[in-house]
Amino acid sequence: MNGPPASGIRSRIAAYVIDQIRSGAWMPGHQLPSESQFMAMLGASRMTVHHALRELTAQGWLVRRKGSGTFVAPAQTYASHYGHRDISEEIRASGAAYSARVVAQERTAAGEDMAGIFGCEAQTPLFHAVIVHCADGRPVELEERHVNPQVLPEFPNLDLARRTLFSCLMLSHPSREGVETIGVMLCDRRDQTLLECDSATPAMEIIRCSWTDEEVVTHARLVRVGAMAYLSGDIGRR
Amino acid sequence: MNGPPASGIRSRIAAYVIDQIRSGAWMPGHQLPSESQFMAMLGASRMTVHHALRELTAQGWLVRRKGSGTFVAPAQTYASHYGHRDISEEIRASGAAYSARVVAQERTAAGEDMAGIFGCEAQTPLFHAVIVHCADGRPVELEERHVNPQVLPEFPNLDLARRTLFSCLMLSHPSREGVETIGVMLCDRRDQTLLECDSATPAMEIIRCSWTDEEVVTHARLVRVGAMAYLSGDIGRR
DNA sequence: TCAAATAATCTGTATATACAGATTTATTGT
DNA sequence: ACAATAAATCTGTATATACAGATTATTTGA
Repeated sequence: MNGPPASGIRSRIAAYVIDQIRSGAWMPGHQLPSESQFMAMLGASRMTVHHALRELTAQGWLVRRKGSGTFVAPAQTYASHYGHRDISEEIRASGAAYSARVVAQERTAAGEDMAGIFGCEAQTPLFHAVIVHCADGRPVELEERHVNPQVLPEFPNLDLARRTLFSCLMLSHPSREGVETIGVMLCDRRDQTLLECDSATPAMEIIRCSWTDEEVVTHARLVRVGAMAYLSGDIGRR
Repeated sequence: MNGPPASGIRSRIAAYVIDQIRSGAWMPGHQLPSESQFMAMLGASRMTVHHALRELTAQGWLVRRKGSGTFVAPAQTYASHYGHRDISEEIRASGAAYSARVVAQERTAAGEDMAGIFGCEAQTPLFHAVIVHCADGRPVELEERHVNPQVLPEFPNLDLARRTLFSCLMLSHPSREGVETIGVMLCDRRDQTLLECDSATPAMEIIRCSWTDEEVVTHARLVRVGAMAYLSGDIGRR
């Protein structure tokens, strides 16, 4: 991950531990030698061992319990990581020309669903946008997004055909957490019209909600068809 | 992420730095105060500051350059994380009864496609399995998997109706990397038969290839329909 | 025998010192 | 003015000490 020059006691300890875990010799839950034992084994000071193990913990390899010991992190296993890229960049990267059609860009009142999601009362003002993203003029993604007005007050003045909401939100609120759900669906009449497809076209539906400090920033429903209806990522631990 | 009790200098430094980044006051590339400056600011020792910053670096918030300084990590790309769970557990967690139908469990010869994937020559022996996973008796996932014989020699003797290949491979090769692609599709005749669905059923196709130390362990094609045709994960940095 | 008190074990945190290695800045000499 | 040299700055690593907090094992007492 980083790139230890294989020199240095810390690196040696880390390499050793990771090796044991990778090889399967130390399974999840396995208790590692204590800091004192490592100290004796390697002739290093306890603090050196401590820092090495602490770093491995921060990286997700180990779990440490005060008073108890150090253990191989529980089977967590493997996870897929899908990086978020701006749809316009994604389309351009595929070699196609990007364009967008702004179907709606307005101030609305929160319905019951959005009130529940944003944690506000119904009828609270929200920004709402519906945008069709196209590759070489063909619709590939329908974006229906609600935005917390407090986090992006300039929303009404944005030129969403030139700059995606994704990038605007990335700039204004770079660090946030959220949840995402991916599903498959067949488009209803409205989606068919906007995406210029028929009822037999399988679509990928991505629902994404993100927040910072307990305040919901945005909720998006993305419907992808055709060349964009796939995601590619990598697998690894954590 | 962890859960600092807000006490302790390390936690205070971490909270402060993360706060600055989250608020946007410190944008990516911004240079932080030096360890000495932090030391003076907070009245803490350099090592304490050092360890705090080092931990934040391990967690991906900062980048440190020897001789130069500490900087906010560049372009924090956001990513979705989808944990891999055993399909049998997933089905049971949904409240349904799990069952599996083993359609094929055999030794085959690598075709050109699998030879390319496994990095071997065509006609090399490979293990091959086709399994239909059911929830309350209804097929929800079709698993077509190729396995490197060297990593799971006991393959022919496994009772795949009782234990999934996923869990077997997890046990024998717990740590590995790989790539994954998610797409949407309509089932062909064979898939329709096995999954007991029609041509209008939208399906989620997951293709997953994983390896350890340059040696490909397994290649899987998973087709999910119905209640299992969705994934749920979380969004965050890294 | 069983429960309570005690001791041992183990990690968490903070501090201090020393030196190494890389980078940047300032100085010096031509 | 310019280039080489030197100094200052900053992080990286390793070590040592001291004490706190949590858990586990042992001993003690009724």
